[in-house]
Amino acid sequence: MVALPSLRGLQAFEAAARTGSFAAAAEELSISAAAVSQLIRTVEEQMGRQLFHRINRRAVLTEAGVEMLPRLTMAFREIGSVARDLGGDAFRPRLVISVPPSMAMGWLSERIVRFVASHGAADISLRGDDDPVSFDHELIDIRLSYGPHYREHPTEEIVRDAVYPVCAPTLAGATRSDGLASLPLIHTDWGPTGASFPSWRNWFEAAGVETGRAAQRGLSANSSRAALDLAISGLGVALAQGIYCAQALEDGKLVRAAAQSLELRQPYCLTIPERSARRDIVGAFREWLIGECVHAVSSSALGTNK
Amino acid sequence: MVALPSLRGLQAFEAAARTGSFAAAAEELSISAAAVSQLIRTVEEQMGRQLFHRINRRAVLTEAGVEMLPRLTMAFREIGSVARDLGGDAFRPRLVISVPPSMAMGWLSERIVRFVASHGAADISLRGDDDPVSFDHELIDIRLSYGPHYREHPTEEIVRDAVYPVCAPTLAGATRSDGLASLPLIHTDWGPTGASFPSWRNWFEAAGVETGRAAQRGLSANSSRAALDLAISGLGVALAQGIYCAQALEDGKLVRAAAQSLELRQPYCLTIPERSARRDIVGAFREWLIGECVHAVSSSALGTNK
DNA sequence: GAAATAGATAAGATCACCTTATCTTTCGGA
DNA sequence: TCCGAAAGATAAGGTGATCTTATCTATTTC
Repeated sequence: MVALPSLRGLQAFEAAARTGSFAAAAEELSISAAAVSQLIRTVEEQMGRQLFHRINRRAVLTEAGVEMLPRLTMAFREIGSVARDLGGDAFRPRLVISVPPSMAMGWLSERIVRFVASHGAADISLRGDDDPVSFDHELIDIRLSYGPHYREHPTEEIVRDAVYPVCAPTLAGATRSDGLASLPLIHTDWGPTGASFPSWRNWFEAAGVETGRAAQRGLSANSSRAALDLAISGLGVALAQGIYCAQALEDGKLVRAAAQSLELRQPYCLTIPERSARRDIVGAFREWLIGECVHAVSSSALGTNK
Repeated sequence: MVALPSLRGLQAFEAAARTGSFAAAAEELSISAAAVSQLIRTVEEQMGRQLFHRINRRAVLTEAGVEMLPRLTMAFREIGSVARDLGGDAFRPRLVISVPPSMAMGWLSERIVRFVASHGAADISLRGDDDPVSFDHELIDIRLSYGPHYREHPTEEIVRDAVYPVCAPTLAGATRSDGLASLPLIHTDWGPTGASFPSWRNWFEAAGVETGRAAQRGLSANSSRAALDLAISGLGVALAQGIYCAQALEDGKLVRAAAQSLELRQPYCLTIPERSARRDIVGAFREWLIGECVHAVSSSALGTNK
């Protein structure tokens, strides 16, 4: 890392640019206005670039100054926040979790309360992000993704899920006589990001069944969550991911409608950037999340043909 | 803002904690190891909290140190990045645009190349985020959202869109005789975040038509983009937002299938946090984006009954 | 136009920061 | 087991970045 310019000077510049006046910056930093003026001049000399236009004893930000201000403001605000946390009697650990949007909405937000309950005070933020996320510009402690993106950070495959045909118990009888032929199919639109997820067409191929148009009949839902709800309501057979339907299977709200399953092409992966790896809460959440995923996937996989 | 501790001391702590040794930190900062030791001790005294355990001339991070390290690393990295940009001969302005995921994928990413082409070198990142986004923790320059969230930042309503029944020109003849009764309807699943968007049921109510079950027949798509594609393919009539279908209407790929339209409940809003408002590129993008939105919405609204 | 305000500059003070030197403890070979 | 190398703490003292006070000029405000 190349040597930084005077941090104090940058701080003075940030305060002056943000408040719009050297005098206000001086007050904020509890130093004299002359000191602010000198600090800023020092930075300008070190950087070889004007940050303020000096028009007749009046300071107006240059374009360079305007462009850099927000970034410095964010950086110094973060440092100030760290200082406040350190100075307080006790601080709440912070945990930033990023998962695909489909997981953030239902599955994980339902379960995460259990983690919170068992881990006391912490500021947890759960975000739904599409891949790729930027570990460089955002402070993400742990990222769950479908498939191994992020080879440049420590990444582990945690589980490979599969999809299963599931339906309400009341519909299950019909599958004995003629397979799935008589039941409406619930199609899940995975959306633009999930184009590689298996469809009913793929499933019928795997099962060795000739389908013609049959694989297209039925309802459709715009999320795996919605598809499951339709299936639980008894409206048809959904092709559901194990991790999402495990709970409903355990509760008896759903049953498997056929033994054939279909593995997903990619495993779920967990990425923890080096900077966050040593933190207790990150490690604890990692353990917990892997446990939840493995449990859900394996409990849903009992007694199927992969 | 309360006075920060020694910035130089925090920098020394960050380097030492990240590299794992005072000696390495000293090398990185081009100072002596003794200086690092003293700087860190100074910060510990100012904060009233140990950052390293000193076990027999060996330094091991405390829990507080481990927790704070990633945040400081990010902050100092950003400062370093600012310094590099400032020191270089020319810097590329950075622009972080956040819009709802549905807009990030199709509509905006198609058009934004025109903005890029007319604005030269810039590092633009276009992100699809659900509301609410955090202006406090993320450096977002401009946010487009459906409805006025973010009252705490300068926000302007830019346009109120409506939905229109649209279909391929080849289907349009059928609407003369019996309205929409004989055409398949394409339903758009707005997903969990767009629950307040109008449905075909709402549209028929507004048109004063008794529908019974008719409003439920037809296909469905999981995104407005997919619904439009189905309509263009001639598979039915979609209820499309003006902003999304304007281009297809202009190109003649779609025509309006009925005059009745339905206004969205919320306007589209643009939020620009104070810190970014003065930047040229932000202002330019704001102008451009408002123009694109207004143009798309108004061109799609020609000759309809609101 | 006078007073108040904002910034620049000069000169000198001081304190934060840095170095060198020395000591202790640990660790990795031979 | 012993030795040398490496890591960190501490002391003493140097130096330069940072800060203050004082003074000056231009601008804004009443």
